[in-house]
Amino acid sequence: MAANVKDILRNNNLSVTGSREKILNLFFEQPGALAHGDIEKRAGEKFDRVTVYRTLQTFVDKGIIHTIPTADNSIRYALCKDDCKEGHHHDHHVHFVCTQCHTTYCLDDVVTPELKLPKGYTSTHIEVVAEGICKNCK
Amino acid sequence: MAANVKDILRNNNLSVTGSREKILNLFFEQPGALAHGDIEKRAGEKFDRVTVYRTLQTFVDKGIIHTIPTADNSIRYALCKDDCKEGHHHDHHVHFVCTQCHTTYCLDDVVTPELKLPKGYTSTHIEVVAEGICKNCK
DNA sequence: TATCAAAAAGCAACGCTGTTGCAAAATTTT
DNA sequence: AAAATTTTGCAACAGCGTTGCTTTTTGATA
Repeated sequence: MAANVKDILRNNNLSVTGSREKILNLFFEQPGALAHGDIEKRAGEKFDRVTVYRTLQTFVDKGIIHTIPTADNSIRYALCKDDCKEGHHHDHHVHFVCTQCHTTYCLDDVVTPELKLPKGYTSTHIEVVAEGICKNCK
Repeated sequence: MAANVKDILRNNNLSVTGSREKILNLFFEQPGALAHGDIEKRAGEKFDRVTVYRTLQTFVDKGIIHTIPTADNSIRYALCKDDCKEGHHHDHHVHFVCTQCHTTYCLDDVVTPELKLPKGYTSTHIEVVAEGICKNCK
């Protein structure tokens, strides 16, 4: 159990509750991103679905985790880096989905590339998801 | 009504049916991508939801349309370019979602950029979705 | 063109995901 | 330790997508 989970919650003005601690810990316990379903399964048991949904939403709102869109249309969540503030996400890194083990990684060191868009188009955010084989499956 | 819709169907060994013609036509009638819901609404008369789902799936299988993952987790569909063959999609272009009119565009001329992935990662496909203001909304 | 086999459409039902309202329980505040 | 606030759990619901089955339509054959 990461010793600072409680602190993270307090620093974000969140009450420290069993479900929040447990769910937040899941993110620290493993490298990849988690889908809602993973969390329900891994949480050991006994959290209401609604609680999980609300907890994740709270974490996203507070900038503790961010969402990752995937091709199979299931939202995944991963920890944010320190520069995410409340209501202000800065996730300019690439995401990677392994087609073999289905793990989703945040490639924090791979920066979203620049794009030359056609005339008239202005982009505020670019999402890049790479699909392939990860380092554990090659 | 695009005159060649029937031909497209025949060329893909698909029976020519009312729903297939109508749905395929919707893609030719407008520039953006379509979500399942859009199709149900726009199809004018009512097609069974299941028929729409199956028709879209068939078109994807045949390489007539391709799917676009979006941040709001609703699958969108758009026409494929000519080099998509059955079971073999080649959509190496960038997608653009307008945050104002919510239209999704295929930017066929903007090619997916190269990425330097960390050691051990190999990517087979890279999906890029840009979000911002489109040429009609600026 | 009439017939027939194969394909597609329509219908009913189901599971899964995510949401909302409300009451009970836990947490924080005093 | 009690009150006030937050969070949880429960029940119910809506929407999306799927599956199995029956009826209708299509395309091939005679």
